[in-house]
Amino acid sequence: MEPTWNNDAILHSHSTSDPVMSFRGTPLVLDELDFFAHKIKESEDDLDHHQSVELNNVDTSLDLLTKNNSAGNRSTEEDATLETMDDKNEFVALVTELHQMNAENQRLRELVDQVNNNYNALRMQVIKLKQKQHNHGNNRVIGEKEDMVPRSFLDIGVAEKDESSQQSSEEKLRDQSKSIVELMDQCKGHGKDIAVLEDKLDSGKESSTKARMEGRQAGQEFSNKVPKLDQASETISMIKKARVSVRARSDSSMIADGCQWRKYGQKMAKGNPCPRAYYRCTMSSGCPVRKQVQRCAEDRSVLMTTYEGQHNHPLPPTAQAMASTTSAAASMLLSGSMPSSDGLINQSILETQNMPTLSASAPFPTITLDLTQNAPNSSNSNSHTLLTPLLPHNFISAPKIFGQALTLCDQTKLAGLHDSHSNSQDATSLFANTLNAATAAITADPNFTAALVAAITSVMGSPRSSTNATNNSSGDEHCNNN
DNA sequence: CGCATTTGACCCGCGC
DNA sequence: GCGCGGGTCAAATGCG
Repeated sequence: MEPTWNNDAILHSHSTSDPVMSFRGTPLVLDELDFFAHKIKESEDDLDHHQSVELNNVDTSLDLLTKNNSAGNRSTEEDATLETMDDKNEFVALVTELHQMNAENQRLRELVDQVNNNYNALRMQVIKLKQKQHNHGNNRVIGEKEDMVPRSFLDIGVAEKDESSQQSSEEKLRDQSKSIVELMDQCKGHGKDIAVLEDKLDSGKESSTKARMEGRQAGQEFSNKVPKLDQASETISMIKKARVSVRARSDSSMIADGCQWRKYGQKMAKGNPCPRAYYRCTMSSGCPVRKQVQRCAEDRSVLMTTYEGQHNHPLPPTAQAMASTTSAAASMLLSGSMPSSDGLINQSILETQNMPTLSASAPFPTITLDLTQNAPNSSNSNSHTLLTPLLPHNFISAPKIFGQALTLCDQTKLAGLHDSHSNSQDATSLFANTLNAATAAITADPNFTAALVAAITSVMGSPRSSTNATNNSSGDEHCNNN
């Protein structure tokens, strides 16, 4: 189904023309949450519709069974009649349970509707705030651009003191999105329960051929849904194994990500004269998160940082940004492995963009966030002002484009690609498919956009803001410059 | 002296 | 089975 995008000029003002608003992120959040909420509602309606259909089928089966059972009572074979009676009782119990599940589904749907209503109300508040800010802030645009100094994670969230109310609304929006995700999880569990019911129906004694066929037909449609739900669970578990690699130009030994790290090893990697440093998170004992830092062999100014694992402790807001990024990016990555009709996108875009992909030998799926190619003034701390406004747009198109590797590589190329796609119907369809792919990622983590922006900002930030990180030798200072 | 870093040793998986 | 390479461990070392 085609996604419904809000054509509100305000919401879309960020896309290319208003870097300030784009940088602030709110319209992006609105856009993506709009689409996100739409998809959630769509899925919920779909599930509800199917369950009603299936329930009707089961009811029909029950009627048939009752009729057959009545015929059986008139039979002279008493054993067969008793067996049929048992079957009927079991079947009635299952149908009753199915009715209960349907009622539960209705309840969940009402919750989703409620969340959507709250979301819409908050969205309107944010739009009003943005309008107000836009009207009063036109004279400040230049000044704000000048304010676009690199922000580390430490800066995120405190740099917009004059927009505290807007930020509060954003937080509310994200909370609402989290609620939706939680509801989706409930629905997922709900679907599994339905699958159990279907198994019971399927494995029960044969009572009536017709009733069995009807019931199985009903159950079959459930079982067709179940693999998708199970696949989502598998995706979640795989996310923990996925890695996110960030390529960024930096003179410092490490990028500032808000976490505390302790170096536990250093190795010379094959094919790279620069050593690879290994760090583990020390914000909590037993935190499994680790990262590797290594300079790129081809370009020593590029710092490769690879994150692995998920934190098992509360994170400061600044670190939360990167954590959300890695988590959601992993979700995005794994959503790309799900069967869909996007193969054409993968192929065509990879061909036209010549994007780097991972080697198949990678132990874990890895996403690469390449922030180096659109930083013409890498030594200039303001270089991200060009990069950032385009990011969320490309983020939305990114998930399935790269299959096993998400690469935010050349922002201008991607933006151009998007534009060219919009010129043809086929391309529009492809883009729509890509948006569908992005839904999975957004579902996994609705904070992704803001987190990504924060991450990029952090990566591009000045080294002096890396107060929390161990600013020691990450190996690059021992790098062989030959 | 306590903590973080360094660095060689060790472990493990993979390919041949 | 062996070698290689990536990743981790832990004793030694350095630093504040």
